Amino acid sequence: MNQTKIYDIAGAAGVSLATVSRVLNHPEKVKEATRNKVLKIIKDKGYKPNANARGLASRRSTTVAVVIPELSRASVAEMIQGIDDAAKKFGYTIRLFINRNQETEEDLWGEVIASSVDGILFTNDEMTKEIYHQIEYTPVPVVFVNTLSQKDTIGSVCVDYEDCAYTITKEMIERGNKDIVFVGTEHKYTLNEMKQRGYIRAMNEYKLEPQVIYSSGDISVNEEFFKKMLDEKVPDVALVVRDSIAISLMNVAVKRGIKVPDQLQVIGFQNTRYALLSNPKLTSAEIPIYEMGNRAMSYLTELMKDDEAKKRKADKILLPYGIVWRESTR
Amino acid sequence: MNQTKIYDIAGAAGVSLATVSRVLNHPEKVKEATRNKVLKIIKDKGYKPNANARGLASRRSTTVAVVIPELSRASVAEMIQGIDDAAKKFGYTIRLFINRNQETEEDLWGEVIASSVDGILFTNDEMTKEIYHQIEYTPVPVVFVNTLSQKDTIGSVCVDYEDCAYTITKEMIERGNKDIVFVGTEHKYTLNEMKQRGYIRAMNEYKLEPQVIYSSGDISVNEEFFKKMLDEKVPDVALVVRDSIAISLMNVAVKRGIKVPDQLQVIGFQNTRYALLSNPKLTSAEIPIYEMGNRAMSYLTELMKDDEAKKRKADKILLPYGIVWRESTR
DNA sequence: CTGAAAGCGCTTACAG
DNA sequence: CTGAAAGCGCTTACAG
Repeated sequence: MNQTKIYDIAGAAGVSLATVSRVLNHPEKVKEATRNKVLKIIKDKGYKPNANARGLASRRSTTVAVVIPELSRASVAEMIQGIDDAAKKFGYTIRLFINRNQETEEDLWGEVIASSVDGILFTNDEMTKEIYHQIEYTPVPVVFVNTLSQKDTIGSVCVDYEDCAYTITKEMIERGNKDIVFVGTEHKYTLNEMKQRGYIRAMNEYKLEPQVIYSSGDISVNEEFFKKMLDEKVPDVALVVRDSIAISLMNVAVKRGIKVPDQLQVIGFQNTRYALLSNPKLTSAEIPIYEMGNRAMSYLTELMKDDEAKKRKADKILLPYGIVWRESTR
Repeated sequence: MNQTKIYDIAGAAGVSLATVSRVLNHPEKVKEATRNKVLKIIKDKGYKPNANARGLASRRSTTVAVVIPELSRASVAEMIQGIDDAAKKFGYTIRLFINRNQETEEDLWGEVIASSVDGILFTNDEMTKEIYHQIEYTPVPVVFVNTLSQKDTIGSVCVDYEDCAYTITKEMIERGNKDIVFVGTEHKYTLNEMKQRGYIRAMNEYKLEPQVIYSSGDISVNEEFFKKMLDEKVPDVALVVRDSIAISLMNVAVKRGIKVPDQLQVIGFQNTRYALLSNPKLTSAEIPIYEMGNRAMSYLTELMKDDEAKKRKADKILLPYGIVWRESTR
C-alpha cells in the first residue's frame, strides 16, 4: 500500500497539497508554470488520487450505478458497452448492480444509494410503484435506459416499440398479408406490451383480426408449443417479440417442411447476432441498444453537473429504430 | 444529501459512534443488549454507511474490480453473473473496467489501482509481459478467470481447453472419422491455441494428418471463406473454436445441400445459446463459464481476507468441462 | 494565484 | 464492553 499520496506530490513540487488538488480539479485556477511542474511530477510518480478520499471530500464519486435485472441477455451487455464508452468519455466509472430476485429490490436500492454514486442508470422491465417511490427520494439523478418512464420527473432513453411494431405490421399488410400473428411471452414485459399495442393498432386500422399468442421464453418448451401451433394452421406472418423465440419458431417450421418465407414469414425484434446465424437469416427490428446506453449516460452526465437541469421536466428521448429485411420475409 | 449518518444513529441509541461502528464491523465485540438496540435504530432509520468514508478509514472498500476486454460476447456476461452472485454472497460490490483498446491497458490498470478495490478479477485473452509486470506490482490480490496464468504467483480459474479438444478429437476418431479439420480464428487467442494443441495431439496419436484452418470471426467474411473451403472438399468433421463460427459453417454447408451430420459433422465450443437455436442443433463443448466466475470470486475473497493465503503458491483451478452431443454429430 | 485549516463519514488502536 | 481521539487522503471555502 505504498501508493503515492498527494502529500508526496506536494513535497516534490514544493507547493502545498491544496495546489496539487487544484491542478487536478480546477487547473485553470493555477498558474501555468506551477501547473506544469506539478503535472510533470504527477506523471513521473504515476500518482492517482485515492478515489474514496476524493469521493468523501468532494461528495462526488465520479462513479455511476448501473442497475440491471440480469446480464444474460446479449442486449444488456451491448447497452453496458454504450454506457461504458460514454462514461469513459466523461471520466466516470461504472458500478454494476445486478438485481436477480425482485424481492430484494428495495435492499438493492439502499445499497446503490449508500455506494455514494453521482447518478444512476436504471433498466427494469417491470416497474412497480415501490420503485417509483424509491426513485423520488433518491438524492442523485436517475435515468431510465430501454425502459419508458411513466413519470414526468424521471428522464428516459428508449425506442418507440409501439410505433416500430405498428410500422412492421402495416408494411406486411400492405405487402398483401392478412393472417398475421403476434407472438408475445407469457411473462408480460412492458416493452413487449408496447409492441403488442402497435401490432393491434395496425391490424385494427386495416379491419383485420389481431391474433395474439403467448409463448414461453424457454426454447424446449417453445418447440412443443410451436409444433401444436403450426399443426392448427400456418399463418402468413409471425411477428415475434424476441429474435431467439422467432428463430425457434422458424426452426420448427422448417423441420416440418414449411417453407420460410414462402409459406410462413417470420420477423423478430432486436436484430441480435442470432438473426445472422439462423437459416434462413431472420428479418428483425434493429434496436439501437448500444446507442441507448450511450445517450443515457451522456444525458445523465448533464444532470449530474447541472443542478438546474434536474429541476427541468425530464427528457424522454426516443431513438430511431430500423428494420433489417432478410431471408425470412419476402 | 440528508442521509442518516453514523452520528445520528449513535445519538439516537445513546452510545458513541465507535460502538455503532463496532456493531457493523465486529458485532461480537458489543454486548448483545447494546447491539440489538443499535441494530434496531439502524434498521428504523434505514441507515447505510457511506462507502467512501468506510473505504477510506478501513483501507478496504469491499468492492472488487472486474477487468474484461469486452462485454459483447455472451460468455463474458454469464461469467459476470457468476462473479456477481459470489460477490453478493460475500458482501462485495463489483466495479466494471472494460478495456476495448489494448493501447490504454496500462492506463486502465492505473485506474483500477486508484479505485482502491480490495481485489481484481482479470480476463484477457492476450497476455503481454507488461500486464504480468503490472500485476506483480499490484498491492491487492489478482485472480485470472477463463485465462490461464503463466506465473506461479498469480492464481487462476480456467478450463483445460487442451484436454477438452483432445478428448473430442479422440472420440471422433474412435467413431471412425479420419478427415477431421480444426477451424481456428485468424486472430490468435491463447485459449484457442490450447484447443488447437489438444486437437493436434489427438491426431498425431492416431497417425492422422492435422489440418488447421484459420477463419475470420466476422460472419459475412466467413461465409465466403467456408464456401471455398467446402468447394475443395467436405471433411468428415469440423471442430470449430467458437459456436457462432461453427453455425456459420454449418449454415453454408446446409445451403449447398451438404447433409449435416451425414456428410459433415460440426462441433463448436462453449455451448452458448446459439447452439440450441441452430438447425440442426449444434454439438458443443460445455464450458462452465458461470462457475468460473463464481469460483474465481470465491477464491479471491479468500485471498483478500487472508494475508497468509497471498504468500502461498497461487492455485490454478481447472473446472470440469462437458460435451453436449446434439444433431450436428452422429 | 497560493496556503493553512477545517471537514467529509467512517474505523480502529488505545485506554479504561 | 465502551468511549475519546487520531487518522484515512482528499477538497474547498476562506484569507491573504
